[in-house]
Amino acid sequence: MKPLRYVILAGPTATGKSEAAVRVAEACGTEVIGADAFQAYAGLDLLSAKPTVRQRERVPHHLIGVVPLTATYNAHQYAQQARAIVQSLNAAGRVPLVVGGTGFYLRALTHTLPELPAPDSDLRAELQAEPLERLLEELARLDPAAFLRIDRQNPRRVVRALEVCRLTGRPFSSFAAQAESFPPRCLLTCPRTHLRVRIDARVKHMFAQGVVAEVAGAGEVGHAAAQMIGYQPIRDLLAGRVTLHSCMDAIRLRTWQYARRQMTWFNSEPFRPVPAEDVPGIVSRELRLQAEALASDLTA
RNA sequence: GGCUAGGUAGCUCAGUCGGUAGAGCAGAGGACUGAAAAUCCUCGUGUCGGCGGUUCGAUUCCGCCCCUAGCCA
Repeated sequence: MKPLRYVILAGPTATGKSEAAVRVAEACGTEVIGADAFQAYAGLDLLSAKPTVRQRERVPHHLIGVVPLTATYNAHQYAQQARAIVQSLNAAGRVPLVVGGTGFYLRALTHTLPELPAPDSDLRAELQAEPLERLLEELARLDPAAFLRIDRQNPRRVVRALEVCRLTGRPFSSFAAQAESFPPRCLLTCPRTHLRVRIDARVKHMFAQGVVAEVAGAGEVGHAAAQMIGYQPIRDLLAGRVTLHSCMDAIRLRTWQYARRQMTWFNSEPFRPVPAEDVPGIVSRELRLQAEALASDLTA
């Protein structure tokens, strides 16, 4: 099987990925594939800071707004869809730019996640109702290796490991992911003080554009999409439980904390740091190199 | 001016029956194998408002002063 050809542009939230990506894709005549767990949902466009309609008119975007707010999207679904899109674009001789801030989704794309059973919400609910101690006992019995390896203090990790054990009858730890593609990975960087200012500006802009009305009119929102930063604070604002000021403050704060977690994630992976001003040159060059490699793949 | 309640970590506060103090939040670092903008882990020496007094020893008791909030004039 031929390797997938694509270039990743990642970066913490509010660093200006969307605009940078559109510029590069436009200049290189390629398309953008989102890599964002919350922009994948259809709706709440302002809150999730999706690329604007104008930006999407300039360059085709994929995997943005593709599942309903009531659904629970996940990394594996994302990776499958993204891989299929990369494949078909590659077949058409194009190298797409994968752009986003969800490190886990990017990893699911670069490393194929193992063939695990899909989440089973009933089983999860059942396991969650149990005390953690009990779950750990069972995990130690069914899968001693996973018991040692996973974060035993994190209920989500424990529940998932057990879920897989129970559903497959095999130890969770027996499923291994494999590195499959090694695309160029660029990381859009931004000095911390500057990033804080950008986050501030983004929150103000969101409210000026009407996020509050957007949330008010969002209709049914599932538990997964409801975890979007700002969703709950704005619901609280709509219900009169908090002031506009504290609502905006909460969003600024959570966004900043999120950006920091992203920096930690990207730090541990082989990303090539690229200051905003160098993005057009460097990313375009990577796209060109990949395109050349693709051309030789196709003729081979 | 008088009375009352406070002045303790960046913020909100707890506490020390006298042996120099601890939580939550913020902040910093880290993890991450199908919810990931989620979830989880680690990290807290600060003239305990100021000056005196009592004491072996005071942030803790006493006095005065300063500041804040409320009440009374």
